Amino acid sequence: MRVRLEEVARAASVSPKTVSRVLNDEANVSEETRKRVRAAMEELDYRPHPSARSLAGNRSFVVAMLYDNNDNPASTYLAEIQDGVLEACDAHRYSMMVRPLRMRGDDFIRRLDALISDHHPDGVVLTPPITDYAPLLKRLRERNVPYASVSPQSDTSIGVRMDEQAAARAIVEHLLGLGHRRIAHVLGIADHGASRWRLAGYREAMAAAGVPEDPALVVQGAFTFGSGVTAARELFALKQRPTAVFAANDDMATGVMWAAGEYGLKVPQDLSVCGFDDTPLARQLWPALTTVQQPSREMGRIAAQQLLNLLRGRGTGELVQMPFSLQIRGSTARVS
Amino acid sequence: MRVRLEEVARAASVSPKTVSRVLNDEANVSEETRKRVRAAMEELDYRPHPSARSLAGNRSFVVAMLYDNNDNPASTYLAEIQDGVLEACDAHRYSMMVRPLRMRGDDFIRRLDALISDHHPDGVVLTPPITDYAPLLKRLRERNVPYASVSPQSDTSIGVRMDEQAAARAIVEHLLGLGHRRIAHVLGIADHGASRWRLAGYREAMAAAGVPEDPALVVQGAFTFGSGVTAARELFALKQRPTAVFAANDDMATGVMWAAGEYGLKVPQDLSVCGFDDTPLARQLWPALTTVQQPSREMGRIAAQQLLNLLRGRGTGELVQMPFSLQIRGSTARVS
DNA sequence: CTGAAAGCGCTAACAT
DNA sequence: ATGTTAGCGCTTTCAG
Repeated sequence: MRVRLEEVARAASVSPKTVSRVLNDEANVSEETRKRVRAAMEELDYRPHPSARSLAGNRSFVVAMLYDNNDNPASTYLAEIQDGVLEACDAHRYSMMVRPLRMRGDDFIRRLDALISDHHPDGVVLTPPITDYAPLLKRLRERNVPYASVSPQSDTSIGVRMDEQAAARAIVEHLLGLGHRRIAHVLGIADHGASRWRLAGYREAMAAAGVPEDPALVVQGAFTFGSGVTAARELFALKQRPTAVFAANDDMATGVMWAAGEYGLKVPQDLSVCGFDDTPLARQLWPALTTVQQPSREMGRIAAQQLLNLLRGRGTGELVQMPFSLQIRGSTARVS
Repeated sequence: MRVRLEEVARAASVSPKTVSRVLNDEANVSEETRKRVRAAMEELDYRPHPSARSLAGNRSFVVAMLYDNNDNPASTYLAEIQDGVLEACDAHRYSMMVRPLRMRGDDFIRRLDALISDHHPDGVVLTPPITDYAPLLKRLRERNVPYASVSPQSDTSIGVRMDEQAAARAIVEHLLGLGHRRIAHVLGIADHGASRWRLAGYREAMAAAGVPEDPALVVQGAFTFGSGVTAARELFALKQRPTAVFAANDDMATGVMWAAGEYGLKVPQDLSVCGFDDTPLARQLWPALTTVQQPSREMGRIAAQQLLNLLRGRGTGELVQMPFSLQIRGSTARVS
């Protein structure tokens, strides 16, 4: 019924071990033998049994994608990363497993240990914000589970990253170029790399343009739509309202636009708004949102690729830098 | 290093097979012995090795969630279902695997076979629209892979379903109750159960209210934002414009609202708009969207549960009916 | 470069 | 109700 390695060996007139060598791209097989074995595999439509491989070889061929299901970014962001990770795993015949993992809670280590013991991933891909959770990284190293990160704050991980600070700076420069000076910023959740980098880019651009920082124009948000609304109300209540708002992500920018409607402010005539991420939502708004495109799917793929390079003994993996690009749309205009 | 079943057996003074029986909740173990073995497992923090279990037992303890990654519904819908499926799998120590599977393409069966041979799922959860793809269902049955579906059209599957037709009827009745008579409907993709049921509910409500059907008011869409915009433009160009639009999902309803803005129509004063699904987007619009809440996460959980009941020999699984609820918000108002 | 033997950790089948 | 034996399909070790 099921074709086994042994039958491939018989068909190719070699020992089972040799077929195994070919299957795993190991050395010490002559090119000719390798070809013959490959042909036999093809011919018989041989599919190695993953459990047998795992058991004997002491590896699972499973990559787990870990995410914080409590205070995580938008679900579409994670869905895109997941798509990319899956694509990379498929390319090397690894399986992907998705695992939520709440950071808060004192049984964190226990839950992490259970995850590792129960599923034996050969490696894990970390997504923000758990990319920088020290107890997690420590435990993964202790248990010898390799990992790669999407947008880590530290330079010591392998994975992928975009220069978010430069991107934030560029988008604020876009606003400055339109004549805006009173530019507000809605912050993301504290400690998230995304929040830090985007604030840093904002400050950098403002400072470079010689605009003194007004603390009243930098307000707290939490990456959600609702927090954007709240933050915007705070800004609109100021004696000197901003003429432009740079929100740390698209969801909050959407909230700002809603609040603008409440206050009778027209976007972009009375207020320019921009976000960050370029979620599908950005194009659906009216006017469409000026934002920074973050290629999440690509980033997921690349992070997984770095991990797989490591797992497959193809080098040590690196921290790849992604380019960014501004999406200038209808929500920003020259100051009136 | 790793605790094995044998050590548990030694600690509990029983044979390995007895431990295995306890592990798998099999019969023929005295309650006393069972307790002693459970205590030993706990004590040693024993974790069965999944691959060993799979190999010996000829089952993988893996459930695959299949989705069409080509013309699928919104990613947030799938993400929520995935969450629910994962929750159910975790509860019974099964692993979940997510697998995209395009319907179109003549190598469909080959890809499905590869998926099964490569990953050996014990069962699969199907999500719309592949819940009703006959070649898929046929092949799964041939290969003896049990499945459960989220919102299948046929009554023969196990899984979960909402009475979408009744829900659609209810929301159209809400519009009728506000005095609307010229109510348009934007269709979803043909053949999708969601499109059929929502149209049927629309017709049912209109007929019951004695409003003759105007074919010009039923226009094609494709579940996307853009298709909603296009459909709405068509409707607004009519000599007799509708006073209300029921779009078959929230994304298209959003498109309708955008198009309304283009035409200078105010929602809800000049036009009432409602959708279906209650995606996060619905609450973020301004005005917020009147829609039908579909508890996707719950539905994913329940579908997976039915499958697991089957896999674990706990009955045969059934097709569970979910209740629906209308979310009346600012986008609908009395006709002026 | 290739092969033979042993065994990964568990469960099926058959005892008792 | 419990134990014994054999083996799932592959890889490891070690020998040539």
